[in-house]
Amino acid sequence: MPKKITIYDIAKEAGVSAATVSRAITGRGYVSEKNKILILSLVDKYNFRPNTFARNLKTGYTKMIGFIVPHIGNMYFANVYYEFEKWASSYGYMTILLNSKGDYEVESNLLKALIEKHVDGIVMMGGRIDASNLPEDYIKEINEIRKQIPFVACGAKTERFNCSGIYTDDEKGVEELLVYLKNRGYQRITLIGGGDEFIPSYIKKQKAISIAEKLGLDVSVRWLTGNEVFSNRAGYEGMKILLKENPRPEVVCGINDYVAMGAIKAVMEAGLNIPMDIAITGFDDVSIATMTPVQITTVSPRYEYFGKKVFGSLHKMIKNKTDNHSKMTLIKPELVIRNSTR
Amino acid sequence: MPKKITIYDIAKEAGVSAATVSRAITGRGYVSEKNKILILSLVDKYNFRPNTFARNLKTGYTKMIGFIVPHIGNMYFANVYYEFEKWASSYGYMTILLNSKGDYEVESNLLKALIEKHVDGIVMMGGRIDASNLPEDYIKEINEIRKQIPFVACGAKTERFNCSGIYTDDEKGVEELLVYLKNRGYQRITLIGGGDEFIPSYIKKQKAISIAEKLGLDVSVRWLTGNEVFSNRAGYEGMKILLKENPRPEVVCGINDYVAMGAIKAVMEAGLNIPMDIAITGFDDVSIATMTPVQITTVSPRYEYFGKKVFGSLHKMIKNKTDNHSKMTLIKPELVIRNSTR
DNA sequence: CTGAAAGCGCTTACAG
DNA sequence: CTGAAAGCGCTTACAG
Repeated sequence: MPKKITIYDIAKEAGVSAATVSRAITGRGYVSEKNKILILSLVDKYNFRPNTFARNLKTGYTKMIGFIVPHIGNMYFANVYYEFEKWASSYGYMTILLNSKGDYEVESNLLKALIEKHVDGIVMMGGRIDASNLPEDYIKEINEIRKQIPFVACGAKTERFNCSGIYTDDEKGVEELLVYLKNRGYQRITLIGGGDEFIPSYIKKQKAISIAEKLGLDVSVRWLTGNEVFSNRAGYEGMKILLKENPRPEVVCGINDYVAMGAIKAVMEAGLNIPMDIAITGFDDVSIATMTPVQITTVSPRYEYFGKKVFGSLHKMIKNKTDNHSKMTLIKPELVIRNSTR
Repeated sequence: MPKKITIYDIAKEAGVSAATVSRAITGRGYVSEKNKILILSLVDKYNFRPNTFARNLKTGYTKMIGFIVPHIGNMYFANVYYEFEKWASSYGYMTILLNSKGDYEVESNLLKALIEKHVDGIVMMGGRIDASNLPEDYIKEINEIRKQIPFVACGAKTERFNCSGIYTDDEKGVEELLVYLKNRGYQRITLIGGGDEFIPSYIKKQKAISIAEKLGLDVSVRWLTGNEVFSNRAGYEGMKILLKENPRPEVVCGINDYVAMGAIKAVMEAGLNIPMDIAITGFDDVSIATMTPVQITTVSPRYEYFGKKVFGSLHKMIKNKTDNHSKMTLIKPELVIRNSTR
């Protein structure tokens, strides 16, 4: 690899000082038209790009953001990331995407590494953000970090972190869904997937129960066990059990679209028709929801808006050099009606 | 936000020089046990993390890698990225994930921005890497960049870039698939999705035709038109047309699993049975391939191995400060048989 | 409009 | 084992 060219090489060839080259490139400060043209042509000739890190050492910004998700293979996270990155890029930020597998220890290590890289801000999803019973230490870690660096937690509404948060309004989502189901004449509804260990699941469950009472619906909740409670497989196995019950639920609401899709698989294998024999719904509006013969009625987090909000919130903190202490933004989700319900 | 703590703050409080602190932290060079303990305890107390950029300014490395994909919402890219990032992280690299939308101009801008950030290496997938008719300028850009910085292109086999490349051996994949189909007694096979503008599609098509001749199969290819030829919708629409033909193909091979899933949707809506009335196959072994009632027989790129190879290849170049001029690694894919074929 | 100089926060020979 | 000093590649008051 050839030696990397620096501002001094350009300065030398142009017969000016490094300061002048810097001014010409950044566009800040005065440079004679003649020199500017000369310098810029040299920049072009050598395809010179100033070293951002040297620059950042001066300015104090790295123009980098860290983004932690459990697994980018999960479409929910991929969708949020895509929308976020669009905005970040358009503002000149580059985003480091890290997979934590939802493991608290891994999260801690990634967090430390990001701080070392002096990223301008951090976004964190899943893992400890969504965990109901989180050891105090992991909460404290976040609360320490958010004092040092702009930090946005996103996913589930929670009060124990006093950092800025962007959350989907799961209560509104559940409410809209149940009201819709009631209007369609459904009575017996079962929620499957998830678990109380996960705040979003817990919130949905609580809300579903309270709404059910208000609307006079018969709602039950069947959390799944094991460590893959949000998976397709979990939905499949869970549904197989439900199908044996009598009376069967009229609607099965998967905690997300993967679970819903698993449920659909079980129903179809049993030779039943969706939505005629049984209706299925999901959450998250992930692309697979529309890819199969039966398309899933689901609750969309509105990725575009969500991603924009996440970036906007982080960016404001970066610019103002302040933290949005405990500022919580709830985003109203949107019910998307498709043909897995009648 | 509080002032960021530096090595000097630690040095001052410990009553030693910055050099000693640096030695204690990096573990390079001698430091008395007593000082080491003192310094490390201070590091702990203030949760001090040395600024990687200042460090990198000296060492010349940033320990960062740029990774460009068209869209991380596409599971194929998400899977490769996940496996890659796992290795990168374990070697202390952080990866910047950028979405190019497959747009050549966007790719150029991202490439420039990555060079500015002085990443240690770049991986690029999709977009121009896969394009059959690529304007000379875009080829040249890559060939210039790879001289300056370790660069790995991955996806489709191609010779026009003289950079290092990791590619799926699509020819082998197609061959295995067709041999399997023949052994199962299938005769009339149609490939749908993709287009000649995309090298992987083109390779698959050519190979399919030549193998067909050898095996005595009746293979036809129906590329789709429009700009979403790899989508679920494309597979759906394409299949609807095929279903009207007489005789119908016995097997329809989607160019990827999304297309295959779209085809499945069309077949089921027509009231036909898979695999009894018609068989469907895909490529890529994306998670949706197993999520639906009919699970797709597909060709897996072996993500784990693939991602490992991509990182390994890039890492070698970074370490040796050389470029693997035109080094091409083909990875043999793996046929995964499921129930969309009988 | 321009250049010399200081400084961003580290690391690393070098001398002791 | 330790510290003073130089240097990584920029930017930015400052003086002219």
